[in-house]
Amino acid sequence: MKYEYAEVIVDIASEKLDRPFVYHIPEELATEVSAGSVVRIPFGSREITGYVVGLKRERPEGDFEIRDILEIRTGTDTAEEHMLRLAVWMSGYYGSTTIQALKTCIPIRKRVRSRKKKDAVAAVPEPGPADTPNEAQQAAVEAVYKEWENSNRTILINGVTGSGKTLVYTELIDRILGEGRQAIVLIPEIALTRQTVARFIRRFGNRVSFLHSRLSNGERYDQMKAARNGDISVMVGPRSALFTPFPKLGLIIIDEEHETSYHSESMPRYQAHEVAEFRVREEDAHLVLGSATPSLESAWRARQGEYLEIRLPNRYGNAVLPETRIIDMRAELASGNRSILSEALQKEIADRLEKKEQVMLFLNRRGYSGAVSCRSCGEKIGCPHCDVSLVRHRNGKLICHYCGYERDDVTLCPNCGSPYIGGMSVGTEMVEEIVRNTFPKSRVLRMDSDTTKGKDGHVKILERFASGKADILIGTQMIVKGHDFPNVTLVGVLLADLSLNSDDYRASERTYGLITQAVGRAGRAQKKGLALIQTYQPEHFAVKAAAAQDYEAFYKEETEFRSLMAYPPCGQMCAIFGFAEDEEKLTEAMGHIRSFLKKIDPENVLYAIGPAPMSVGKVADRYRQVIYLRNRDRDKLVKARELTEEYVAINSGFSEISIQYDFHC
DNA sequence: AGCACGCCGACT
DNA sequence: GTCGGCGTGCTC
Repeated sequence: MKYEYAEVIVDIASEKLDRPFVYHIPEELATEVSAGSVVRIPFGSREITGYVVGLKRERPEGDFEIRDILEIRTGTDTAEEHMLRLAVWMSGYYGSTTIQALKTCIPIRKRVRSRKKKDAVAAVPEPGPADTPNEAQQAAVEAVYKEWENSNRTILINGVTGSGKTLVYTELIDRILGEGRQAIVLIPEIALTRQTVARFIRRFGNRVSFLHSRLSNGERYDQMKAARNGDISVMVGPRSALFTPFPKLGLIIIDEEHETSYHSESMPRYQAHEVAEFRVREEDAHLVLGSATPSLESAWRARQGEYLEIRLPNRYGNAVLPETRIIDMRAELASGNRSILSEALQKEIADRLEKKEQVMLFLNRRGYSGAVSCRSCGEKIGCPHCDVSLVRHRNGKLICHYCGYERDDVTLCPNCGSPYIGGMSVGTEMVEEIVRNTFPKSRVLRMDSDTTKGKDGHVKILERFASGKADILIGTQMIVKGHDFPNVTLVGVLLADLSLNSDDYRASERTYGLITQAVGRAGRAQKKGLALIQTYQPEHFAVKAAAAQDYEAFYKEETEFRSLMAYPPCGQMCAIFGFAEDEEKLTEAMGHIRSFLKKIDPENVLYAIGPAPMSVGKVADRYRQVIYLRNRDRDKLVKARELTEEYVAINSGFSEISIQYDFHC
């Protein structure tokens, strides 16, 4: 029996209509209609456009009339069709509903307000030659062209910080534009500074457009429309820029490809990598990844021959890599220094202040001090809504970093009344205080998510520092991500091993990446830089390799570990998350899923682990549990997910539980 | 969203 | 009698 009915999403921007409507497929269209077709349908008293998202053999339940699809619209707008096919693929691949995927891929205008088109800000300069590439950059560009002529593998540009990857990108984009095609450049949101914008505008004039999270839905929609109409040819932006509906996409570039922001945390939980790979395959375009610290997954694929790896080993303009030193904080403690600033770091900071050079201090924990607990009775002050300790801030508040809950600070233990209650760990706010006390004449800036809340918050801080209005910049990981400060000659990594203390299999990789990026901030221009890496685990291989700037050493040891444990990329992993307000119901539901998995996989070839609470077991009053599945074959995991989805859909008892699936590969 | 339907007041 | 105001509800 053939498909007689089609599920159609109507092209009307309204939450109320955000569900499939069923239409009958007339005999003469039976062979043409498929998921992804754009069709004309009668809707109420008018005729509108709809998107076919599913096919059905039988008439669905329900007391409503079913009308015929009028006609199929083909080839009218290839961009739209591509995005629709992408949505259908994503919903299957990531296990989301089609509507969720469609909303991600196709910008649906939320409200139509007739607004005057804002005049372009100031005059857009005419495009002109930017800098010219040096020899290494030119060689990289040639290597890419050669690959494009022969085969079309994904290209990984592994370029140390400061090697000038951006110039390679703009050269490649130039060529693509010359062929009448368009390009998408993904960057982490934090990297969209005025410098970056200026650089792209200088090169591409008004053919380039930028997306960022502060755009309204309407503005976003307008930009997407401009891309579809051919008014712009280059889109620069975060993850969501992937869905720019260019009519003839030629190139996708993912800069800083190791960044975690390229992974979506909401449904569909997609990976920018994979979506980009699908788009370039479907639309016959190219994919280029760039990073100074490639993700282990990408480096591994390059070494398997799946990707072409191109290296840019030298810093632009002959700037030298910084000298690095590991400081053992245990020895520091033993010799009587209890400060978070080692003797050596204090000495070097004083020296830089003397020379009027700049300093960056990196600590990956915000707030004043964390884990507030009573030293008399052991009482911990935790968040009532989340399974974490509150963090003390200098404004007299205790704040939850997961849900934002705030309460007044305590001076006496609420349990035993003891005054000996305080935070154990140091955060950026305390570092700021210590630095101000130690170097009273220095001008200090702090950059973390607390000081960058306002509009353009981080841009303002970065520009103040860049223009020399401060001597020392203290911050969380956001300060180490790709900003150029030629006058910074000293970087202090205060607690390099902080990111090792998590139960995630990627903890070492994250630590290696953060230290490497921090080190790369020192000495961008002609002045030689110094990086001091303070740690309690100086013998850890990730710390040692990062200090030695030896990616190969890190890669070798880390892949051995992943291979042994069948962790990605050597194996594939699927996390099954369960979220619910009722802890008992969640435990019961996850237990049922585990039993079901035992039934469909009696030999446990999927190495199921769990259910167990996630590392933070409750956030904003929702309990969180997880089951991990591992296998070298993704198809086995996908099969298990499909069966589990079906099981969850059929059985009652999951109604108040949200189940999500997350693949790592 | 957008269109019909409906229930009220004003008008050739 | 009937034209038109927009509040309400529905669209496979």
